[in-house]
Amino acid sequence: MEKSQDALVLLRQIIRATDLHDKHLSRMTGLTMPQLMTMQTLRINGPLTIGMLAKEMNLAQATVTSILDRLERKNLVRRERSNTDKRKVLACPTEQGQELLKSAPTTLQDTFIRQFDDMHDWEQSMIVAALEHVSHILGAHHIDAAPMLDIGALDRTSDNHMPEYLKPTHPPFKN
Amino acid sequence: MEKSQDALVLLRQIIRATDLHDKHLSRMTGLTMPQLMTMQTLRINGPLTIGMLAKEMNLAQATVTSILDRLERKNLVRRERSNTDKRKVLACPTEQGQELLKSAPTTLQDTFIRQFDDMHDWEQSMIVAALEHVSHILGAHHIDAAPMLDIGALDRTSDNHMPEYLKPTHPPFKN
DNA sequence: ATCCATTGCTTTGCATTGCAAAGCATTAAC
DNA sequence: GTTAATGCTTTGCAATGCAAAGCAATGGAT
Repeated sequence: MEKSQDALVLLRQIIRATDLHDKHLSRMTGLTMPQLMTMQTLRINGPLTIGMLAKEMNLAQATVTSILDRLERKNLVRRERSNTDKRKVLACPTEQGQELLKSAPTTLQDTFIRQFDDMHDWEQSMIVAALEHVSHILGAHHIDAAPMLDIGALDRTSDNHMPEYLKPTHPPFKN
Repeated sequence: MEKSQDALVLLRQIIRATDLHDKHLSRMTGLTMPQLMTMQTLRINGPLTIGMLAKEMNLAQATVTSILDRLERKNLVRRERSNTDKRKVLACPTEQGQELLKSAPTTLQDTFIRQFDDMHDWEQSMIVAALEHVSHILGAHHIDAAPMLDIGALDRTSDNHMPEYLKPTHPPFKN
């Protein structure tokens, strides 16, 4: 019955490895982890309202506001109002922000994918099946997750279509 | 070649599930996550010097000092000096601290173990093998990890023998 | 014995996270 | 048109997290 212990240790190792890698990435980019997480979330989901961002990241709106303040000061993100609902504010990555994400090595999943693709087909299937099992055991199968190991990107949305009602119009604003 | 994507999503789900569970635990116990992590680390490794604690948790010593200040204020941890090397300070869980850890539900790995043990032997082996593979891919196989999913407890040390040279002597101290 | 570098922890100062509550503007409802 | 709900910001506060400076104890060196 100690095989379960082995499995737990392995899981913990895996989780920890991603954690350490996140911290590494954070140092590389000069951003804090929540800041990086914000950028990644935007990168995956495209421009989002502050409320959406908060929900995606499981943070309070006020928290996201202050994180965005700092990202905006670094010219990595721009705030734009929706033209149809002027209460909403969109967070959009700037050129510079997109550059940073591109230049920032996301080596962890790259490494994973490279090695994974080198494996035999049956090995790949075995791993996916096993992970599915574990995910199910932990009740995680319902959790929305992007295919990103670095920093918690949370929602899969490959089609980055921005709804009409969110289209930005005017330049940033002051309060 | 999209099986790697599936695997990544599953991994992310798993990681996220433990993260959410940690936050839940944190609310239940009334402790912040770093505080809980500290308590768990102490629970697993037994009394540790502040420096060791910091290393285990990958934090700066100064950070751990301030966390311990708050845990001590809550009477969950006691500081004691080593008698042989008076520079060293040991963090020891108090009665109350041990109570809290016992009453705090660690349901995540419990759930895991229960369901895992219900599985067929070949399924168990398959999962362990798959996890081993993943761990190796991520370069995580060298990472010291305790069999704990909740909060990053890091080093396995079931025998909580405290070395002579660390035995506490005098009551807490003031600075 | 005495000086010196090292070790171990704390203090200080600062930036960031995180939240709740209050505030403000816009929108929706009636 | 008044009222309620929504969306974001501001304010105030506690907790992380770190580096740098500080202090005491240790372990060598000579």
